[in-house]
This record gives sequence, C-alpha cells and structure tokens, in this order.
Amino acid sequence: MKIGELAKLTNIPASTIRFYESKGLLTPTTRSANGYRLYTQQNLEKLQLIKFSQSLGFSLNEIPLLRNENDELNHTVIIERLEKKQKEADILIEQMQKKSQRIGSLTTLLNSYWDKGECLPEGKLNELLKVIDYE
Amino acid sequence: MKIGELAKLTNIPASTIRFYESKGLLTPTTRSANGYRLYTQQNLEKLQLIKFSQSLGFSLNEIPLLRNENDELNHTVIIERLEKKQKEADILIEQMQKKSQRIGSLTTLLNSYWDKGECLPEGKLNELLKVIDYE
DNA sequence: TATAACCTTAAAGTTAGCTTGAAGGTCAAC
DNA sequence: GTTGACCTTCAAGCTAACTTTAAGGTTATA
Repeated sequence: MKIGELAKLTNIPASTIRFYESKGLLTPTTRSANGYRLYTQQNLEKLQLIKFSQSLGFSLNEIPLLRNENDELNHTVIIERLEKKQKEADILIEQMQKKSQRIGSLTTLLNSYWDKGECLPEGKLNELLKVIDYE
Repeated sequence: MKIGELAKLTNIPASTIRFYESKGLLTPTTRSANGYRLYTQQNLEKLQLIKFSQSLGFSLNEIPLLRNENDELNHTVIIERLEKKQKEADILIEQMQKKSQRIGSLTTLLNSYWDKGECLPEGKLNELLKVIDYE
C-alpha cells in the first residue's frame, strides 16, 4: 500500500510516517518504480508498535532499543526496560499526586482568608510557600 | 540586590531571571546608574511565587493570570484556575496509572511466553496491542 | 593598571516530535 | 490535455522554557 493508505488505516499523518522513516524507525519494504513508498502489513504492525510504545511512555529514541522482540538474549533486557519505565511512571504519579494535594491545600488556605473577606496578610504568601514545601 | 545575588539566593540562573523579565513576569523595581538590574525583597518573593506556580503545573503563560492576589473580584477566578489545574493533574494521574498498568500487563504477558522458552507467535504482538487497548 | 568577576543586550541554539512549505514528478478521470 | 489528487525531497517552522554565545561595559581587588 502507498503512504496515503497507510496513513488512513492507522490514522497517522503521512508526514509523521515520513518523519519516523527519517529517524530510522520504519522503512518501507519497497519502493515502486516511480519512487513511491510501498508498505506491507508488517510495516503497518511495526508502525502500530511504535505508537503503542509511545503510549507506554517510551520516547522515539528509546523505541529501537525496545524492538528486537525475537532476539534470544534480549528478553531480559526488554523486561528490564519495561520495568524501568514503569518505575518512572510510578514516580511521576507520586509527584503529580503531591502536586494535586498542594493545589488543594492552597485552595483551602486562600478560601479560609477570602471567605472572611480578608486579604492575604503582607508576606503571608511567602510564608505559605515554605509551609507547602514544593520540590 | 543585583541579579547575581538574586540568582544565588533563589538558586535560579541569572539568565533565567532575565528570560522571565523578557516574558513580562518579573521586572526589577529599579536600575542602577550603570544599567544594572536592582531587585527588592518583594521581587525575590515574586520570583519564588513564579517557581511555586510552576511547581503546581502552571505554565509561564498562565502565571500572569494567576497573580493579582489582592485584586478584589479575582479571588473566585484564582480559585477556579487552581481547581481547574487540579482536575488536569488528576486526569494526568489517571492516565499515568493506566500506563503503568499497561506496562505491567505487557511484562507479565511477555514473561509468560519467554519463561516457557517460547517466542512471541507471529502476529501475536499485534493482537496484544488490541487487547491492551491504549488510547 | 591589569585582570577577574561582575553586568549589559540581542540573537541564536537546544530538545522532542512533529507540521508546513516550496518546488516538482505521477497518474486517473473528464 | 488539463485538472486534481496523489506522491517525492529538502528545508524551515513550531512550542516551551530555557541556555549559550558574542560583543562589550563596569567594578573590585592585587
């Protein structure tokens, strides 16, 4: 299939597919006589694998390292990479949860002043910054 | 104080402080005769507020909208913005949690094959992509 | 007085993951 | 035979939040 069809099937712009090629991620198996890129079903699956890997949090640079699924000794390495990425995600989750809590505390604190019709006392905001203790 | 001192006190590079100024976020109250930027304690606190706001997930563009703490009618608006940002954070947390779970499922699945010494069956990975159901 | 450590501006570079534009070749339909 | 929908390459533009570089002025110290 030509690039336009692949683009439609996968819902990924042709420009992006060409961009992935420029990054060495997905080279079409053949070219037609006139130079058009021709893709196979396997090419399509590889493209989907790229998107899937991205959705797991892998950057385009990390994807080639992830890819040799049937290379004997690499299994451990792939599992390690996945677990590492999972840990990274979990750390990010924790950080975001703290962030959300900080926003909550701040909202409560501001409301407690403003509900009473008061303004923040001079320098209070700064004191607050220390209390809430951001990274 | 001069920019270097402010930079040391806040642990924020002078170049970044100048950059914030170019974005209209923090203008030094005065300039010395020779053109050096001179900052006050309030400038320092404003700088810290910028960093704090960033730590809550606000972009530099969003920060000016957040800032008029003592502007009477803006209180509701500020609270709304904080709550909106908190919702955004919570949504991100959910997405990251799904991501982490997907990585977990994938790891388990791959292990279940490889532990038996098997390779992924032809096309299995693709089937897997559907099952794991990424965004 | 020289030299190092400051400060100034303006502009360009960085990173990731694309998108857009220019200039042109190919192909099917009317 | 020409219009329009494809395709090609190469290069530049985009966003965010900075950082780096270049070229030069100021100040404290030895």
